[in-house]
Amino acid sequence: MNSSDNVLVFKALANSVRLKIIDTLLDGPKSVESICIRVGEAQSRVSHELFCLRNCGFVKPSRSGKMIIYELNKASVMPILSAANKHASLFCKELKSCNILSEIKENARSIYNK
Amino acid sequence: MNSSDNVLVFKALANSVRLKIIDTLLDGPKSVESICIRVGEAQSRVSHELFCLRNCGFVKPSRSGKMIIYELNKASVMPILSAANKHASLFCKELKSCNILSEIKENARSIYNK
DNA sequence: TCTTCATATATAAATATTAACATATGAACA
DNA sequence: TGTTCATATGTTAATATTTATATATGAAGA
Repeated sequence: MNSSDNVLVFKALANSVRLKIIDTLLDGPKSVESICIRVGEAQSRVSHELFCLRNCGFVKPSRSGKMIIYELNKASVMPILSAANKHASLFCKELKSCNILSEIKENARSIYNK
Repeated sequence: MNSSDNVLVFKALANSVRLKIIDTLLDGPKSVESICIRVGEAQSRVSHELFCLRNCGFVKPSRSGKMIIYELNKASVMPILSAANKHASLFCKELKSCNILSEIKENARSIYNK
């Protein structure tokens, strides 16, 4: 395990718009425009995030006429997503109450007895 | 798949200190102090990150004398880590040249032919 | 070859996260 | 019951990421 490479994988996935794009591509390759519509984000925003995703090996572009079609690297993405999803469904409540530091306000004492 | 929960999982893991802590706990539960030594970070920093990790369900604390022993939730963590690691080893080079937007400077044209 | 259309890039303000330092807490053991 | 020690919390500057707007690019089709 080389956690210094893994952290980049997780950073790439730690963004709701990028995850939405991935979700959208789960049911087949799509053009940038149709991704925009599905995801509800501006074209430049989607292109930005696709730039990141393709640099990280999560999607692969190919041209079709005037459009660029993005295809998901399912072989890599699906195992990561399903493992994360399993954890997320088990710890859904905890995750929401945490929000990773920034939104934590509540008292966190007595952590180790239940 | 509910990507809005998954993003929290990935955010929790998208940090090199937190991943180092997880790596350290892979070979067994440890006190905060011994985590600090292994990871090479200050105690308050490690406590901060442990706060996040336990809120997200990745580690579980228990008291042993004066110390708090943290144990990894291997059942959840290992599948996520190994799936990410597989991708990381396949796309190691790409990931490093990307660094998720901030450090990208090179020309990214002609993306779709090769 | 010119134009258009789909997509990519540049930029910077807004926002979130990291990281370092100072301090508080509270259970264990004397 | 007081003290100490291990750990947790508060705070803020530094840094990174997100997000929105404006603009450029370049291949396709006229």
